[in-house]
Amino acid sequence: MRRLKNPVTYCLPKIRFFHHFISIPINKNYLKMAQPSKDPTTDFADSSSSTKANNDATTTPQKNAFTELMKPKPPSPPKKDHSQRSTHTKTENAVLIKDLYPKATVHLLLLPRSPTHNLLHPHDAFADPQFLSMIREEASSAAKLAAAELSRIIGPFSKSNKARDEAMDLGQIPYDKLPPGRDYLKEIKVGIHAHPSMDHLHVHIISRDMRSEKLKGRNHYQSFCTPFFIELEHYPLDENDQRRSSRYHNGNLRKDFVCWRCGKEFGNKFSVLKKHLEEEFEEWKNE
Amino acid sequence: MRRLKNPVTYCLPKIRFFHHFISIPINKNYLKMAQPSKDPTTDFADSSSSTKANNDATTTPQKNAFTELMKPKPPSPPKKDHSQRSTHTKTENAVLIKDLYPKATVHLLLLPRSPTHNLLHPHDAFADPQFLSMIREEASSAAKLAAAELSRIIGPFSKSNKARDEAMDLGQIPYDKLPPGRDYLKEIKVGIHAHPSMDHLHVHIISRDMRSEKLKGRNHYQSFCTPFFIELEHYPLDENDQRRSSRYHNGNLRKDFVCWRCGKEFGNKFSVLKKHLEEEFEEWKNE
DNA sequence: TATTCCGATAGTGAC
DNA sequence: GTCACTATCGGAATGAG
Ligand SMILES: [Zn+2]
Ligand SMILES: [Zn+2]
Repeated sequence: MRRLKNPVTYCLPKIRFFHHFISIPINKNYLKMAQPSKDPTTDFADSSSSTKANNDATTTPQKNAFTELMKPKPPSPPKKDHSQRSTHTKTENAVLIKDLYPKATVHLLLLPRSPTHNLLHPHDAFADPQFLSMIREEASSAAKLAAAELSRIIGPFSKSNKARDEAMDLGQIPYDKLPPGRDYLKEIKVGIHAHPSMDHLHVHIISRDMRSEKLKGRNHYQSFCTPFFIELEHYPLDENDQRRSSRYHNGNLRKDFVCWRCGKEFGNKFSVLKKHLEEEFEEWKNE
Repeated sequence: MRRLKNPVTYCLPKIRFFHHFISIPINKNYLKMAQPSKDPTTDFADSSSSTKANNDATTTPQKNAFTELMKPKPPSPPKKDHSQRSTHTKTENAVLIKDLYPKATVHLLLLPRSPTHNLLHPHDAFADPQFLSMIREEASSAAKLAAAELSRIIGPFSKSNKARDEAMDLGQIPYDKLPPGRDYLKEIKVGIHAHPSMDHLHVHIISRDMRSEKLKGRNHYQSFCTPFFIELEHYPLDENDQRRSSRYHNGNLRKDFVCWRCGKEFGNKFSVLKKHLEEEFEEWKNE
């Protein structure tokens, strides 16, 4: 059973999502689990507001909503209303947040709470069938949220949706004979990075487009668009799966760029790829 | 007998020292050699003034002093008076100019005229004993000029010189018993680069210090401070000399940086090396 | 493969 | 290894209670 590099730096006594400024109590929290959890916060906020809070002039001691965010919750309210303010949800088993540096139009992170799995490499964490099953359910819900968010953003451009709307406006056509609207769930990928940089287990829920200001480097793209990205559905990995090999994944990151949509190659020309992704987005959103 | 890469690009009908803006007629010139050379210019100018000329607003056809610079001269005035305006000299066999991008306090280039050797790789050109002998003489004169120039610049800081001057001021001490002044010729290196970037044969005459604004990249330093720099005295190379190997020289350029004066290593930290060279210069000039 | 900053490295075009 | 421009690549530091 592997452990991630530098666990001390990253994991004790807390795990930090750098630049997300979310603290996720693990060990202390683990001790508290037997005790009644006190003052469970019900606030919603996205991860970036932590940064804003830090910039506030108020120096009075104030609760950091994110320090509390990951506390195990009593099973009472299994889901949270995710209003217009935030797509985040908290369940008994996991927290869902927006990636503060989204690498595509929609990019969420699913963070399991389980302190016995949080610090494991995904291969090992997902080797536990019960845990895997639980995460799959959470991820499935998360993917639906992501699809809804994607639909909200690019739905108005969709030719499929437009055809359906027009047919619907005509009336006369039975509901199950209408042309189907676009299925945005198909545009959502769910999986993990073979070599996560952050020790805390995190599942990416991300739209395919890879169009984002925050997409700044080679690995940003390659880590989502090569086998370096391992879909949650592929777990548990076979003992002999080559995706267990570090060498293999270093190779993936170093491959030439290939457009996820049309297959065009871009060598190592990241900025050319990025321009191309912008063009692809313009077509993709219209599908 | 090797030829340099891209001879067409660089050599025909002229050789250009890029950014020196010196055109060195070779082929046409070769044809003209039998004819009386017309209008031999007697101007002095350093190579940078060509740039200035190009920036002039005058668009009237004007002579480029450097287009004419390399024409073979009748053996009449074998040496030129090198006044304060310029250290350049022109002889029957070669032209001496300041490097427009000096990589050390003093940095001259010796450019042979011989059109039968100009385009050869140094290894091959210097395999001709007569040519080598001629270049050695020219280079020897050039090195003395460089030493004089170096003395002019850093001589005032020299402790050796100061000791000599003070002894001299005392009188009483016989001339041959005075402490010796600093020998600046020892601080001048004469040689070529194993893989010259410019096809036209050029011999570097350069002070050891490598202190210069224009020293901007790894290879600027390594090409003078590793065996990539081949001293003219080492020619002709033995058939089996490893310095004939391209692989060997690529290795030289990729080596870690080593201070030429104290031997300290700098890995690939060019900017750290550069700071250090500045400090070394302060001590070196005082020797 | 968290980001950001800085600097080293690599490819190109120059006329 | 000519220069200069651009962009890619590479290591190191990164909150503070
Ligand atoms: Zn494409
Ligand atoms: Zn030193």
